[in-house]
Amino acid sequence: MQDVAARAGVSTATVSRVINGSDYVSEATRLKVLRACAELDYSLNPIAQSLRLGRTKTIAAILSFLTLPSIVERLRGVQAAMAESDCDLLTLSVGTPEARDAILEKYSQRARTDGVLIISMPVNDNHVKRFLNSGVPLVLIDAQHPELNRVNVDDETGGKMAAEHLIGLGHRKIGFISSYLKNPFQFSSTLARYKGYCEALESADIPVLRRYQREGEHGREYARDMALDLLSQPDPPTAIFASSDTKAIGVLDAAKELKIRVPEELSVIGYDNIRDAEYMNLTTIHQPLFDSGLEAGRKLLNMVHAPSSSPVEIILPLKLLKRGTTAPPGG
Amino acid sequence: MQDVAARAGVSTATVSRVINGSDYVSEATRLKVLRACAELDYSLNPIAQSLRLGRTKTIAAILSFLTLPSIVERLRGVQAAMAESDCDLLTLSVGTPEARDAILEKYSQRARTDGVLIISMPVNDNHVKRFLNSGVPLVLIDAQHPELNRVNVDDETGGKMAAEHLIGLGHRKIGFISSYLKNPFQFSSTLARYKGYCEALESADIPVLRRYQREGEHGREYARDMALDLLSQPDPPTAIFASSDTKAIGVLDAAKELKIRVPEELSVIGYDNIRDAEYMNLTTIHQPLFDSGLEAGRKLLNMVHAPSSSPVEIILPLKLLKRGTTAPPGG
DNA sequence: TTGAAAGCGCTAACAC
DNA sequence: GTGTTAGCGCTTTCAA
Repeated sequence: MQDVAARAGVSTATVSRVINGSDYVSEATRLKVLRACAELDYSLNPIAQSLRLGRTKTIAAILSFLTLPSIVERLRGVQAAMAESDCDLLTLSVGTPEARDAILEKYSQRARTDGVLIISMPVNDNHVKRFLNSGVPLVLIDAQHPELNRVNVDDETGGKMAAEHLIGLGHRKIGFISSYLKNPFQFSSTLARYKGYCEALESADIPVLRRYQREGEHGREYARDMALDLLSQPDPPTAIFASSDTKAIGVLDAAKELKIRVPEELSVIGYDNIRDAEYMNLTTIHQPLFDSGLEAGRKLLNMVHAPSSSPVEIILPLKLLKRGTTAPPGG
Repeated sequence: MQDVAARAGVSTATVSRVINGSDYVSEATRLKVLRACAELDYSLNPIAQSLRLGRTKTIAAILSFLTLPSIVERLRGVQAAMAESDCDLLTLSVGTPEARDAILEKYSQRARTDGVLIISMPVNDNHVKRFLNSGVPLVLIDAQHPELNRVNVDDETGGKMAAEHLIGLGHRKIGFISSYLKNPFQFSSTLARYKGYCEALESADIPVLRRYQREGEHGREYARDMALDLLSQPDPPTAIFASSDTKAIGVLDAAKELKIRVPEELSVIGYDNIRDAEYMNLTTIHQPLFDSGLEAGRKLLNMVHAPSSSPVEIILPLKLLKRGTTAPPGG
């Protein structure tokens, strides 16, 4: 910047003014400075600027695994929001609760980022306190906390919608397959979907049977194994609600293996509407994954520029997508 | 830091020394400082440190779309490499050639990142010159340039392997489906695979027929449409080599629609071995996507710490994965 | 073994 | 309109 100033025959202050388009600068000097910048191929040092301004122009997205299609899809929404601004996106993938704690501690520092987005990962009061103290804006996606801004869907209603769809078709033996209801990361959304499922059954006077439920690791193969187990018992369910599309696809695998026809002999409904769900012609609860990232990103950007008032929860709408894997029982 | 120094009754220089674990500091003052840090919940301002040191501890990954499973998988490898270091990962997704140029210009600045990774995106001499001038370490993944470090597979050999597999099974009418051989981003890998395909055919004295080839947008549906077109002509191919698994899955869709049995009436081979390929039981050319990110990330980290010598190309091995979608023609 | 002080590159108050 | 200057928070000579 010194060099540019010298070459243009002005002070660094003036160069700064020109570059930032601020203040009253005479057209003549403006051009001189611009020319000097071009000739020296100069551009601002963003680090120095950050130090001076106390703004990093960086947003951090903290998420558990880049392997989950739903998380990637949300992240894409976040990217889109960032593309609308001048902020860069730091992607932090944490595999263990310990790593999560370390990362959350690190990124609750004011100097590190302008704001943080937490995707599909529950936070505890300690984490929240750190952020509230440091004043780093934080938005949760697919997670709950009363003191924070968050964008979610109503998973309990979603679970209910799924189960009610099956009940409406005439099913009474309705299985439920999910990841662990109590896991180290405590995905609260799974639990909420389970509650909705129970509620729907109870409302229809259908007993909620443990033997129609399985929980386990996340993933298509695990879901397949659970479904195999579930369907091999005497008097098996005639319909299965899987708490994610990935799991629902695993259920379809199991049905294929057991030569059980879908939807004639078994109805399957998923949750999320990931890209593959359409191709598999899977009935599912669509949740706006991309939009959740987009909305959260925009909200966060707002907070960065204008510190927010009281925390709000943005609830995005769910939609039942009736496709080819559900039908009345017995064909 | 002032506060910590005051509280510990030392100078900021000493605090700095303690935190960085450097130099000779007496155990007594070390403990005093550490205690003061803990009491004040203090930690270094990374921005100030960056300004002083000229290192940002940030690596930028520049890629085209987060929608391609292959790119996400490579990115995961990069993440893994970063997790081994103290660097953060900036993920820059660029949708258009203009955005790419802007981003590449921006991130060839020394002050912005310690290094840059470009994933599945060709670079031209102008881009390269900028990086070479600024001295920002750069590693290419799935892209070519003689003056840069890069990690690749031998796509020409890969294309050849795929075609030879089909020829070996007895096929003579072998279709080829790909994204545009000349596209705005000029994915050179597609072209290389095509060359390998041609080579294999020529070696086997099979004429390379334009009418057995289709190119178009990337994506499962586009591939399906191309396959529909390809298979609807008189004397259609008995086997199709799709330049990516996503496209191969689109070909399977088309076959299903046309009630053409795979592999009995049509053999299909893909490329990449993305996660879905296994579930679809797709014969494919496995390329180490995750590892490409990991290796490139490590290489880049090395370069950051020790400026590299002459550029090298790391070639990762390809592997034919024979699964259920290929068989001799006519059943 | 520790402290004083310069300076990384920028911006914003204040002077002119 | 433009220049001077202080200072963002850190590290690192150099001196003690």
